[in-house]
Amino acid sequence: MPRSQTTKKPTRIQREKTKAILEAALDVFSDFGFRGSTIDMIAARAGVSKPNILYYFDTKEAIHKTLLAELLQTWLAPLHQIDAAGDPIEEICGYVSQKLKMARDFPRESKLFANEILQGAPHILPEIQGELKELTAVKARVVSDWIKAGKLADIDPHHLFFSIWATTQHYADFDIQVRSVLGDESDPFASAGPFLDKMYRTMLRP
Amino acid sequence: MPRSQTTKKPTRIQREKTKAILEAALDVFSDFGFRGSTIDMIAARAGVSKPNILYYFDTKEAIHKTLLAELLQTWLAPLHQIDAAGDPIEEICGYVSQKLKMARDFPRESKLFANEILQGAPHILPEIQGELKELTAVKARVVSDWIKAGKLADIDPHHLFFSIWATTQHYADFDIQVRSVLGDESDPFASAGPFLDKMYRTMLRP
DNA sequence: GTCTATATCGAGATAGAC
DNA sequence: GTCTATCTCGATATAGAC
Repeated sequence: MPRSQTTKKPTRIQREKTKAILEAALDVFSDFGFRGSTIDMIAARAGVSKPNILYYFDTKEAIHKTLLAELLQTWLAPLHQIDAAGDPIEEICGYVSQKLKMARDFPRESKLFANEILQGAPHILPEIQGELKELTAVKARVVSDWIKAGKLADIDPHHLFFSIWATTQHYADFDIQVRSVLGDESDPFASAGPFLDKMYRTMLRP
Repeated sequence: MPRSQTTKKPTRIQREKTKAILEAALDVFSDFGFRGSTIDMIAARAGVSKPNILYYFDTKEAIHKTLLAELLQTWLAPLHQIDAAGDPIEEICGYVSQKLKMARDFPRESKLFANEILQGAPHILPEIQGELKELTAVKARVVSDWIKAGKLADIDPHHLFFSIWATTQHYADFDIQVRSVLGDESDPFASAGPFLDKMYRTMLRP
């Protein structure tokens, strides 16, 4: 009996149900936001009853918090990979490419994050002001050193990262608008890749 | 008695109250999204009673729709101004500058729009697929002609617009993240202006 | 562990006095 | 026109049977 997730090793069934609930919750929360989602929707999509969900997670908020906690690590991973010893332009364009791939492969995570930040990050502000801020500062320093060494054009490192986050996540978060404007013919991500690569290569060249 | 806004000329009081309600609703909806907002919150902020709000607007959704309808025109205005007869790079950089200024001066409108699109544009999809799509197509054609004339670098016009929307609106929609990462010292918009101007000038140069 | 049934509460909307 | 009081419903969470 988990209830408040006591110190017991979970059985296979428990792990699978927990997984199914989180998977369904990601679907629902990313589509409707936290307040717009109901436990009923999550239950229906997960194929379990509503009280059963509240057996595994004490509250609706607990489900949301669990998702957000996993999310941030996934989100920061590509940024970690930027290597001060690598070729500056390749490192940054590689980062752009990674972020675009994540927007394509994990649009629900992107929207969950966007919803959270849009509302003022009520559940994740400490992590934004801690982990995200510090990792960004470290990598901004790397970019700054590349610029000083004459390997990159002289641009503001923080705003460079903002622009990368904005342009890549846009294709997941605003996908209904992107698809509406392009028409449903083509895959937005396929054409966005070369566009962004060219854009950043051009602006970063010293 | 408006109720369903019959064909009567509104008095001064009615116009002012309507205005106050819409102003308060913009505050609340942009912060909490449609589902996350309550009529009570709007009433409290507008300084009127809940039933009084429902005297001026039949439903909560009616308030939201009214705000969105006004919003789209404001939002499209800068795009209209792009002039095929002007200097290509100045026209586009002027557009970027306009959009950034709007993000700074109308952050609530930006967030309201972001919330709506993020949830799949439930109330504004026809306008996205109509007005926005068509105006974008027209202006993409202008950019395309500039490229053919050798006045701009060869980039995808639609993705150019996406990147402009993403990078400028980011400073309003994700402002809690931007401020967290930068620290509260400086004004993000002040440093974003020169960054974006430089970025687009560089990438657009033929 | 999982279900049915239900308590409880918040919020949209309405009725009717003033 | 604007208020107080209230109806109604949907949603979170719980109780208790199986």
